[in-house]
Amino acid sequence: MNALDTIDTAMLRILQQSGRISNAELAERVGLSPSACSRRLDILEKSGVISGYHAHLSQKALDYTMIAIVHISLSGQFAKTLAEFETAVKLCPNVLVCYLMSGEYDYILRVAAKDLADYERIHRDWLSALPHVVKINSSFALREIIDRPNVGV
Amino acid sequence: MNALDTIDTAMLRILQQSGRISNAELAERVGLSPSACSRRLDILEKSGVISGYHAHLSQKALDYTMIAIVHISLSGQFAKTLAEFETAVKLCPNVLVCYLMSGEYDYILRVAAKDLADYERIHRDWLSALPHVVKINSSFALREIIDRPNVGV
DNA sequence: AACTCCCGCGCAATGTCCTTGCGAAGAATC
DNA sequence: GATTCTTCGCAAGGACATTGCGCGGGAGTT
Repeated sequence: MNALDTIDTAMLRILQQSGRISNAELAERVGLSPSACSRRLDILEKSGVISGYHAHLSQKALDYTMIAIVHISLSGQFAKTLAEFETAVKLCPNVLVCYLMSGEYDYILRVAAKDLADYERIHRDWLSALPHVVKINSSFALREIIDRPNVGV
Repeated sequence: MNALDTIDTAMLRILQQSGRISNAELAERVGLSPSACSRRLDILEKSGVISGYHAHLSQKALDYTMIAIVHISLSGQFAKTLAEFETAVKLCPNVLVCYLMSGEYDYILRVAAKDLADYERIHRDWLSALPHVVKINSSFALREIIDRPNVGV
């Protein structure tokens, strides 16, 4: 994959904000003909720079309105321990985000649930079953203040 | 806004996964004619159920590759205190996510930065300037394990 | 400098898609 | 049972996406 030039990054910036814009308008906004723009977009998608497009729904339209932030500590920091944990956590469909962290806990997870009963099920069937876990700390989001897809206004 | 029926939710589910699908294919997958589907989609967008579409970029294509998780405590829990903090935090473009939380800290933030120097600037100019803050605790993501837009496979 | 190669562009054409008007069928209301 | 409201499918016209093609500028070579 070649490096991204000015026009590519301009396209990416626009598509981050407006993922369903027409190719014609995208072309106009980056100063390219529709055909050239279409070809570049094709490359960006096929090379994996753009991994997908997603509709962003209002909170009330979602089935999963409960967000839990889960801090997890493992029993060790060996590469094998981390790898086994990560392989397992990827299988849980309710885990939206998982980072390996610096600081007190090893991992931080953002987990989506329908309600408290649903979270109890997820905690029991998935989180507690993760390997090498020695401490789980769940906090719940009481209210969403900001949820932006990317840096911007 | 009327309640969402089975077809609406089917459309939303598909668009969450494939935000740039053509209206024709969307119509086919929910068993509707293209015209009817286009009209329903129009309603979903204008009523705010769908708040936008966004391209999801690969990590290496992003300018902002550094993710900080910031825990913040305020000096009190009065409604006015919370409201003033929230108004201020919304102005910081680098804050991607902000939740009011249960538990030890009042707020949790997900902050995007280009590098450590950029984060230092954000911390100094934005986070430290937020009103009523008495404690800030930053952790950094060492590695991204999962980043899904919504619940699913 | 002249040549060639190669990459990316715009133009044009074709086929697909999106949208709007229209009439009909079904559900709800009176 | 008549009226009204909603939502559908169909059809048409216009917009859009995509592909082949030829051009032109830059890089590397002779």
